[in-house]
Order: sequence, then structure tokens, then C-alpha cells
Amino acid sequence: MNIDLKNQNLSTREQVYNILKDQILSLKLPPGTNISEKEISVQFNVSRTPVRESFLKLSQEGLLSIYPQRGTFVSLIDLNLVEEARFMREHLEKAVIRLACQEFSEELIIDLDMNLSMQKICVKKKDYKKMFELDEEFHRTIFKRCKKEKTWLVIQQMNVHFNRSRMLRLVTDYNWDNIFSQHIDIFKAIQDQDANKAEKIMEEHLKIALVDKELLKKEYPNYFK
Amino acid sequence: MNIDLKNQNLSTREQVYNILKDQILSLKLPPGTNISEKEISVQFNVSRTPVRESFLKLSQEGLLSIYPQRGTFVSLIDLNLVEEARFMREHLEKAVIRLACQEFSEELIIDLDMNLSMQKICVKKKDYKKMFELDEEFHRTIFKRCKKEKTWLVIQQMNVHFNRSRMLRLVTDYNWDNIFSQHIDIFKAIQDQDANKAEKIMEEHLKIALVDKELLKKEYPNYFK
DNA sequence: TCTAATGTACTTGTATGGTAGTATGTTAGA
DNA sequence: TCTAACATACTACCATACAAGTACATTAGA
Repeated sequence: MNIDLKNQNLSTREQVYNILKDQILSLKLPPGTNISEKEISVQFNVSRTPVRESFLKLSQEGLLSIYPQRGTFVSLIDLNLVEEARFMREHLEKAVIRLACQEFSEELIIDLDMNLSMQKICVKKKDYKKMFELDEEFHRTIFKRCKKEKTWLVIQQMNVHFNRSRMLRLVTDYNWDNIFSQHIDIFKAIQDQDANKAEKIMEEHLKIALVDKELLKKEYPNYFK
Repeated sequence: MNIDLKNQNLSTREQVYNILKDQILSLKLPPGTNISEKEISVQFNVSRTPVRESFLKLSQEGLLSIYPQRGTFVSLIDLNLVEEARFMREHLEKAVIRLACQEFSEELIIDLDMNLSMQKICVKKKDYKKMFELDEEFHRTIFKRCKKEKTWLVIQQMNVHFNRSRMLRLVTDYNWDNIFSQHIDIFKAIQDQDANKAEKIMEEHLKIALVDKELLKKEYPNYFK
């Protein structure tokens, strides 16, 4: 299977990186898969250098495991890391939502209001793919307006393992109506600058994304550490 | 200035990376410094490849800024990132110390007890370098015993900017006696499993490390963004 | 004197060949 | 049949050459 790179704005390295990351996160390259610099460079019709540099970056993110002179493998999903990502996200989201209530900003209200009106449409149309993006956007906006954008990025990076395990379940299983109404409640709490209430709703809100780790491990034993 | 690499256990890339990172964090390579792959490869008497790969890793950590076909520079200290690192650390340390109180473990008590007895000696001997390490170790131990080791690593990585700004102040300015007694109080709170008290002390404890950002910016305007 | 074209010396990005180490299958010997 | 030496085919690591783009000094022309 040959893949043509075409985007002239991005370097070869960045394009290869993006494609590989996407394939790993979407499980097209399942955990444990053996890949080599040579193999990928032939597939993409580029030299080994940009491929190798992509490999290094992905290994730093914990998505590839490189064993010198032996081989490179797609990392197994580490359930401890999944738990740590959940832990980090919970506590940082709670802290940021308090901040959002305390340092009330009109821009945040406007951004969230727009986002929520689009969410409303998506819920009605049952457009769950778009709804998934709006959900992410909703949370990112809060971090961004509280000047905690890098914090959000760090959480996202920790979340790569979690996202892979979440791919094993159907996204459409979510109760989007419930999620939407919680977003509304968070929005109202910010407007009322009620930090305690906001934090409490957020805590409940994040519990929805929990996955049954032991169940997954039983179903896909080869994918986990 | 030629530097000999000798450690056979580590790859050339890792050795170059470690040295460069150390030089950047210690401000031997001050923010804004222009360095090139070629220059460093000559200094270390290695090829451009491992140097280049070190550059890429350092740029991902925000310590180098690479501008294609123009040059590579030691990143300026971003005070927004310093504030975000402080924010993350405060809230995650508070969350972890609560966990430590709730999920009381004998191993944690033993580790901390040993660490504190060494701290006591260092404070008496005024060995501030060693005390600095024990301070880090104290906090890391709590994360480790709560199975949040990766979380600690993430905080450390965010802290690189903060650490550079801290280098501008003398570390010996710290009131180590005060820090030590706070560590003791945290230890006791864990023993008593008093989460509220522990969290409160931790919050106070982390305030000590605060630096006056605006003052630093005035003294070293070229080092900051 | 001023401006614009050009040459030169840099930079990082990419391609490729060789090196050292590992895994594995094969073969020779008991 | 079993074991150990060896050949082979891989791997990632490193060195090097070339390509493409930028910065800047020099020079030619008005």
C-alpha cells in the first residue's frame, strides 16, 4: 500500500508523523504491531530520515516503543497511564472551572454560548461525530480563556492512551443528551459565578467518560500491558 | 571547546541531549542563544544526525526554537508557562496529598521517614545542594507511592521554564529550616490521615517557591518573551 | 550616493550508505 | 535426536552528501 504525501506546507517529517499518529490512535495500527523505518519509508516513498524522526517523536509520546537493533512496536495500552490521565484531568478541570467562576470573563461566556447553540443542533440531528468535537472544544475553551492552554495540551497528551482504549468502545454509546444538559449546567454555574456548584457538576460530568478497564482487558488481552 | 563523549551505555543522541539540556537549564546557554547543528556536532566530534535528533527532542520540550533554514535558538523563558506550571503543580500536589492520606500506606511512611532523617542532617550541616535534592525526592516519593509517577514527570517537564527562572535567584536564599518543618508537618498529617490539614500545609508549602516574575523580567529583559 | 541585483556563506531538511548489534533458521557434529 | 556453531537477514544508529531556503555583504548600475 503506497501513500502519497502532498501537503507542501508541512515538512515530510510532520506529514509522516500525523499519519502514523492517526493510524495508531484509530487502532489501524493495533498495539503491539511491529513496524520498521524501512517499511514505512517505502510505503510513503520517502527516505528513512523523516520517518525515523517521526518515530522518535511518537516514542516520546509513549505511542511507540523503540528497542535499538531489535525493532519498533506500537506501544501496548498502559492502564496505569489511563488512570493517571483521568486523575490529572479531573483535578485540573475542577481547578480551572473554579478559576473560570472567580475570574468571570465575558469572552468566555460568548464562546461557550456559541458552542452550546451548536451542540443543541447536533444533539437534535444526532450528529455524534460533530458533537464529539464540540465537546472537546467546550472544555478547551474554558482552559483557553483562563490562560491555561498549555495545561490542556498536557492533558490531551496524557490522554492518548485513554483515547485508544475508548476507541474499543462505540462512541455512540454515550448519552449525549445527558452530556449536553450538563454542559448547560456548567455554563449557568459560570454565569452565576458559583464555583462550588460548577466544580461539583464537572466532577459528575467527567465520570461519564469512564471505561470499564478490566472488561476491556479481558476482551482485548493482547492490546494491554 | 571540544567535549568528549565517553559513556558507552547511552547512545550518542542521549548523551548530547543530556549535556545540552543541562547547559540550557543551568543558563550556561542563556535564552536567545543561537546554536546550530553543525557547531555542536563539531564541538562533540560527532555527526549532525544525533545532534539534530537531540535538537528535535529539546524543541518538543520547549527548550529550543527551530526555524527551518534560518537557525535554532535557546527558547526565551515564557512567564505564562511558568505560571501554568505553578498552577498545575499546586492542584496536583494537593490532590495527591489527599490521596496519600486516604489510601494510607506503610511504605510511604517508611520512605518519607528515611528522607526526613536525612533532611534533618542536611539542614544542620547547611548542605543546601543535597537538601535541594532531598526536597525533590520528598515530593516525588509521595507521587510514586500513590501510583502517580507519570504525573510527577509531567509536572517536572512543565517546570523546566520555571527552573530556569529560578536559577536567576540564588537557591540558598531559601529558608530551609522552614521548608524542613513544613515537610515534618506534612508527614504528620499523612500519619494522622488528616487530608484537610495536609492539603492546607501543602498549599502554604508551595508558596515558598514563588518568584517575583516582574522583577526578574526587569533585571533580565533579554531572557524573557 | 542610493538602489537593486547577485554571489556567498550560512541554516535546517532529506536521501543514502555503512556499522554494530539482535533474532532466527540452518547445518555440522555428537 | 539433540545441541551448538554459524550464516543470513533483519533492526536501529550514525556519518555524510546533497537539496532548498535564508541572511547578508558585495557589487554593478543609475
